[in-house]
Amino acid sequence: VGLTITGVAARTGVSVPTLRAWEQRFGFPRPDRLPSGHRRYGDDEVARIQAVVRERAAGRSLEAAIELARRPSPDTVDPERDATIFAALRRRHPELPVRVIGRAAMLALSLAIEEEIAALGDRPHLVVAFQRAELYRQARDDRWRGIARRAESTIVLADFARSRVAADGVLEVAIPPGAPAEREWALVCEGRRSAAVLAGWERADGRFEALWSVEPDITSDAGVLARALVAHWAPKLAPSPVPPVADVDDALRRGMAVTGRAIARLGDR
Amino acid sequence: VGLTITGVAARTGVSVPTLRAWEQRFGFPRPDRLPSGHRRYGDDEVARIQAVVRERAAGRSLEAAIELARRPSPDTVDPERDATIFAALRRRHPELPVRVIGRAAMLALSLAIEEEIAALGDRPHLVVAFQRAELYRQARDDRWRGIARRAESTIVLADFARSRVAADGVLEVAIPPGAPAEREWALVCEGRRSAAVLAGWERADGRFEALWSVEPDITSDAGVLARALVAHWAPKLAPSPVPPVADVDDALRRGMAVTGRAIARLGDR
DNA sequence: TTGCTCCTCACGTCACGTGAGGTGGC
DNA sequence: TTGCTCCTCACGTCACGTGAGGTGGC
Repeated sequence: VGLTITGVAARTGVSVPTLRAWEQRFGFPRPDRLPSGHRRYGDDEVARIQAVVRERAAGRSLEAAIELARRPSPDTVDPERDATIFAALRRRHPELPVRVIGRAAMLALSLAIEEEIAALGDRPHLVVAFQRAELYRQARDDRWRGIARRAESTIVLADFARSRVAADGVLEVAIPPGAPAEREWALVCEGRRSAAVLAGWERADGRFEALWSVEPDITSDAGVLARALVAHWAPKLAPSPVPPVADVDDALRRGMAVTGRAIARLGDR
Repeated sequence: VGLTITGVAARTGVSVPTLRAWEQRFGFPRPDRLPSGHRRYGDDEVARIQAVVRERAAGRSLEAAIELARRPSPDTVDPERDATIFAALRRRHPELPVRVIGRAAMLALSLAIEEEIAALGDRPHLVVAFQRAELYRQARDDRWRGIARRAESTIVLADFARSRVAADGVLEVAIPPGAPAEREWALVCEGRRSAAVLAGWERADGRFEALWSVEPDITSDAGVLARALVAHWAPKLAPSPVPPVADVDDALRRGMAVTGRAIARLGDR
């Protein structure tokens, strides 16, 4: 099951020795192997190779084209398989540790990210998954208004009755009833000076399987994945793509700041 | 007036010999020259060089980066200077011939482009400048509805009372009173299988200075310029960027088809 | 059995920045 | 006058595709 290297070459126009050279030099593509060592390519691998060919034709270097093909694009996201930001991020970045934490810790991390935004005076693009619309309304009237006003754009996912652009400019997106995203708590923040993502999936026991990161690449992936979900659920409101996060390289410092705030808040109870 | 090559090198991080090599090999940048031959660079040239540096950092080849920098981007458009699609296109593509034609010829060309869309069964992105809202309403109830229903997206510029997303999905953009665009008649059509632009500026005598093209590059430039104007006038409705026109290389055939239809229509009176 | 696959080593071309070397204008 | 500018020719490095050459599994 899977295409041979000759089949892939025929389908993509990339020669057999070139495919092998790419794999040796860049680790891409990475097909399955038969016990004998023969390569077998999956369909998504072929799609990514075609994406590389397209980017090369647009003057991209091979290295850059492969780097782009590795990360999700709106066309690549499958809303069935990647039905939540958490699931999609987990699949694409298996290296990220997943931790099981309580609601208090989720809230502490969310607030810590919000404080980081405020502290840096950034105007980020925000995507927030709130589970229930009621929770969003509470947060909005409470702490949230300040953050959203500062944001360049804001998308909120919850069990709204219907999707719409609210009067304050917030894109309110209705999660389809029964969708896995009903159980997701997530916050994606893409700014110039800051980047952070927190995504948690509520288990039956009320705790969350969660992952978080302040790395620009991962945050940006989360943003693409989230907007692809929005485009799937509310095609008429299709959000514009967000410019790549710029000038963010002090991930370690920001990461420690965010987790530090969260720890302080939790230890304060 | 203008920066010396050393000044540009300091501002962009591109070395002096490299700047000269780019100019020799690609004709970019193309600074003014003193009578002695010394180069003097303008501000927009510096901006374009910085755009090239950015694209190179994103893995683009020098040739591709320069090609991108040559064409307008939403950030590059100055809505004061490029206050109409006609003016902007004329400035960026001085090689395009400008012809003075009457209202009947404008209409014939517009209809010819619309027929070409219909004939190819394309689902294009449309931008149409109608001068007066009344004219749009007439056209809409007449021939226009079919075209707009087929379009992937439609933006209409006219002297509407205010900008809005109409119930049928058309983005109605109000031209500010007194703006030069009030006198523009334009049609930009970006599809997969077809591309065409017609832009005319009404003179005091009621005739139009007009230019048109079926080349994908020029059409795409016109689309970017038009959407930049829309984003300037109606920032809250900021239209999404349109994917590049794909697979359109039979410009000669389509060009002859369009002008042929127009000629036939005019000769039929 | 035939054609495909595996591997490594290495070459060839092209893109692109830079340096030399001598000159005249700010 | 000093430092900047002009020009051409050419080199050096790196990216990237491909070919050779010998082997074992579909």
